[in-house]
Amino acid sequence: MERQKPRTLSGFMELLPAPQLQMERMMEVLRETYGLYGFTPLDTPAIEASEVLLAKGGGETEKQIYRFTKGDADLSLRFDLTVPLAKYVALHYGELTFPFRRYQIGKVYRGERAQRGRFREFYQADIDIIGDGKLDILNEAEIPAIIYQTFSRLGLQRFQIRVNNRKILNGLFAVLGLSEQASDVMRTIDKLEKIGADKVAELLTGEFSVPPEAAATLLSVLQADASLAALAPFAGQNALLDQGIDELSQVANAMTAFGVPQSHFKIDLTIARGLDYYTGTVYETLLLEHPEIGSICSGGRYDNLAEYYTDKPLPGVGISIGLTRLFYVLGEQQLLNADRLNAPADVLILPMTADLNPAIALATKMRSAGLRTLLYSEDKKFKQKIGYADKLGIPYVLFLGEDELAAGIVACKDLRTGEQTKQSADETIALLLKALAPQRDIPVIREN
RNA sequence: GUGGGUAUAGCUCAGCUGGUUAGAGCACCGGAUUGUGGUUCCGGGGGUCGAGGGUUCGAACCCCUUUACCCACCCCA
Repeated sequence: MERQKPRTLSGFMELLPAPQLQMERMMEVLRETYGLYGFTPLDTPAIEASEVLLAKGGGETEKQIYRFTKGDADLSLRFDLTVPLAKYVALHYGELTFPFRRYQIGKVYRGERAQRGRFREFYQADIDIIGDGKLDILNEAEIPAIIYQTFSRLGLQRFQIRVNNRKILNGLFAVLGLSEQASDVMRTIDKLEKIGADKVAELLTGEFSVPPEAAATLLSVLQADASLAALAPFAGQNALLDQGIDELSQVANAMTAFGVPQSHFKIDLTIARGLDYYTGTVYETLLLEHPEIGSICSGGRYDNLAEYYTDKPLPGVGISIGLTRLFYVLGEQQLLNADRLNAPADVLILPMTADLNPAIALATKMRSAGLRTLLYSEDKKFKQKIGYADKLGIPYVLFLGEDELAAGIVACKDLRTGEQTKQSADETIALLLKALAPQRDIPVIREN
């Protein structure tokens, strides 16, 4: 028989059991937190008709999309969750209640070169709020609060949400006579933190024929410490700019009421975001200890979610967490908690008698009590039986042999301390529940 | 898509100017220790050296082709 070498495609993450459990816990925290803000879950197909996903046409997405045919059907794998959302909202417009708040955690696919922390299949965790015709600015202030809650609940502390408004940038571009190159300039200033002001100035004046004075003015305003104050001299020159300044001020004020501490957000005029559908507030979230990894959560306000599917104006605001990348980076930085929840069970029962029935009854009893229980039924040597618990990180082992059965007790060993107790099944269950309770509150992420 | 690099055991890697049966650590299996693991000691299994072709008396090593992977850029989560 010809055997194939087992392999996993580059850019596709495949985890071992313990890290997979951590990943699932992260997702649970996200679902819980999003639920607190009234978002409902949504799931859409991973595959869509190509004409739906490529309705917008052209650009990078078309080059990166996984596209194939099956019979006569021209199909594509979704490359984000926003386009499927647009389709969904347009399709079910009449049945949805607006503002529509949904969260979606799902895999997306991008056929680009994989790199460390850069995947071809990865999870995005998105939340969006879609309005019917209008959507109040307050929603744009609530989003950072959700970001703050989410990361806090995961156990992260040292992060910062950076906020800007595209109207300010576009307004400034207009004042400086750069409206024609707006998209290129936008993408270039977004690289400020990565490549520095000198390189950006070089690119602007070189590649995109921005006059040197305009580039200098732009950079000095964007990089000023007191952002809103630096914009003051431009007030009244451009309606869009004025509106942007007003919106950004409102958002910043309301964010505090929504519970985002000053320490965790910052107005930063250099946040631009590459995607061109953002029209107002934009967000980026950085790990303060690891700014080099870039944004772990980004998004913003857009005016027309579903313009390619319907003529209904559907403004919205949303963000996306790159879960796979976040998980990868946290693991690499050793910020993930290795606690007993990464074990598949709390207790392993080792029957020492030929008759397994008492052990089965005990397992059933423990599961009813809420203990994650494994029953070792394989006929192996003792060393291998207890080694099973050891390798899986299961903290407690229960021995059930002739002696214990005769005495009506169970022997319970704590593998971490080596201590062993001998008492009734009920007493043992109570003991374990008490011992394990505090660990349920340990967050996924452990900083420091 | 553009440019650069790497490919040897399950994993991380060593392997001298080409020279006999290709090594280490970790992991795995067994024993010391058949109702007490994780530590220690002893032993063991495991590799068509990414694939195909060429040069040579002889190739993991040199040459060609090819595939995969990694890094940077583009773009992005």
